[in-house]
Parts: sequence; C-alpha cells; structure tokens
Amino acid sequence: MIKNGEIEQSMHLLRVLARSYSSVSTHSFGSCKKFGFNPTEFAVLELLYHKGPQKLNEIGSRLLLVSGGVTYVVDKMVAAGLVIREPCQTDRRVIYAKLTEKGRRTIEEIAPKHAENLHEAVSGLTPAEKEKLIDLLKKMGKEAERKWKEKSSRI
Amino acid sequence: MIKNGEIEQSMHLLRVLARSYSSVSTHSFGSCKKFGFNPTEFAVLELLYHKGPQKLNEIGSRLLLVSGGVTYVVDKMVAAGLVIREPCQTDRRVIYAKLTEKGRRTIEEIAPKHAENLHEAVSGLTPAEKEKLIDLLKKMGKEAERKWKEKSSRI
DNA sequence: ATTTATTATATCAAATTTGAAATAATAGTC
DNA sequence: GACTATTATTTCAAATTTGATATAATAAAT
Repeated sequence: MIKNGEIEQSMHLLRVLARSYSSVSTHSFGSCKKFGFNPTEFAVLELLYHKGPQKLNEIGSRLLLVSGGVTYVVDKMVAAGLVIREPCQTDRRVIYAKLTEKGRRTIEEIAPKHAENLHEAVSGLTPAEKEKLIDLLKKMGKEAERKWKEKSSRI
Repeated sequence: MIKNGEIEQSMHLLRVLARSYSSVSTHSFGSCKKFGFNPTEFAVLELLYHKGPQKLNEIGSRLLLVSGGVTYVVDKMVAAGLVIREPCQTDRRVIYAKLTEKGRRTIEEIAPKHAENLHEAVSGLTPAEKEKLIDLLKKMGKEAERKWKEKSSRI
C-alpha cells in the first residue's frame, strides 16, 4: 500500500524538477538561439559531432523525435549545408546523417561558448553537489525508463 | 578562471538532467494523453485547480507560454467547457481564467490517478533521496533563474 | 489634460511537432 | 520462392508553438 505522504512528496519532486529544468533550459534555449539554431537543430549538431554519423531513427530515439520530425529537421540542416544524408551500404532501408565540413566547423566554433553559457546556468552548485545530483538523476531516470518499457511491452 | 574539468562536469550534469527529465516526462505526457489532454492543457487544469483563477499572463509566465499560446490553449479549453474567461473588475486589461464546474469535476477525477502514474515514474528513489534531490534541484534552479534575470536586465 | 511608457490580451503568419498513412526494404517462416 | 511480420524513412494534414505586431487600458510624468 502506498502512503499518501509519499505520493505528495513525489508530486512535489516533479514540480521542482519541472521548474528547475525549465530555468536551466531557458539558458540553453537562449544560447542555441544566439547562435542561430533552435534546440532541436542544436541537439542534432551536437549528437553528430560527438557520436559521429547516426542512423535517422537513432536520432529520433535519442532526441525523442517522431520519424516525421527527424525528416523535417534533417531536411532543414541539409538545406543549410550542415549535414548530408548517406544511404547505408548493407541495409537499403537505412540512411545516415553525417556532418559536412561546414557543419563540423560550425559546431566546433560554437561548442565552447555554448558550454560556458550552460556552465553558468548550473553555477548554483558546487562540484560535489553536482556529482550527487548526477547520481540521483541517473538513478531516478533509469528506473523511469525501465518502468516505461515495462508498461509499453504490456500493450 | 574556470577549470576545464568543471565545465565538463557541468555539461555532463546537463546531459543527465535532460535525459532523466525526458524519461520522467514520458510518463507524465503519456498519463495526460490517456486522460485526453495534452501536457499544456493538463498543466492549465492543474494550475487553476490548485491556485484558483489566474490572470492569463500569470498562466503564461508559470507555464512558459507566450501570450498567443495562452490565448490558444484557453480558447480550446473554453470551447471544451472546462474553463471560462472572467474580466477583472478593477483593471480592464486583465482577464482571469477560471475552472467551470465541469472543469473542476474533471481534474478532481483525474488528479489522483495521474498522481499515481507519476509516483511510479519516480519510484527509483527512496523518500530520503527524493528529499535530497529536491534540495539540489531547487538550489540549482534558483541560481539559474537569478542569473537569467541578471542577463535579461543587461539588455 | 497630454504625452509617454508600460502592461495585458488578441491576432496572424510562419515554424515546428505530432500522428497517421504510404512506400520500400529486410527478416523469418512455411 | 511466396507470405507475413517487422523496420526505416517519407509524406501529408492537423495541432501546437513561436514571434511579431496590433489594440486597448493603465500608470507615470510633465
């Protein structure tokens, strides 16, 4: 049986999480915009930069975009010359998105400044506190994912 | 001078935060949808239920909606019979959004089930860990807000 | 009393996201 | 090899969000 106070605490946690997340996101979104991108585009740039060429559906699952949304954002970035599509050799259903030279130069120039902006956004915590926060968030997130998969598989 | 490792830690924190938040949000969005609302509508219902009638611009600033967005969502909820607009007596620029009887009944019926769904989403943590997480998130969020206001005022 | 600045809401077009097909390729089974 | 199920991407319309501007009311200053 679930105690009532515990549910109340969970709801409180979620309100605090939502508020804190949006405060931090404000910095992030503002920084993206300053560099001429929306958050989705920026996330794609970062993903391709850090992880290399990605299958379109991987982009979707990592950034929580539906398939149509991936097509949309990639189209735009291709039009801007930041990204190219590369069909997979072994599976003709699959298409990779890959940074162009221009895309790489762009993100390399922006990334450090963006990082400083974000660093400022979380400057309320000491390194030790950040470490603790990372642990708790990971633990919470992992279980949320697990539970969601469990739910989804029950359909 | 900022040490490089600290920035890296901050970036790591932000990645973990984003991922953890979206894992939890998946539960929240799914729950809203199950009850026939999108997250924005649900948030408005909850806000009006917990805080009573709100000025439209208060709704906007709390839920991070631009004024056009507030008009849009309130229009829809008025059309659904969940909310009414009430002009302010003392300031004719101001309009309040207020739950109708139907709106109140709806949220009262949904809220407990929604709360249980969310409680499940954060079940990876013990009450003590939740308490600690709340503290850290609050501290981080407060400073992020302060810094953002500081930035904004410098324009 | 006018003027000026600020605040609140609405309007509207453009950008973005969502969700439901449609299309095409692969994998597994018989 | 034909049949069925699954996976990947695109297409398209509808829903939602964003951003700029318009309208109206209040507040502050002269």
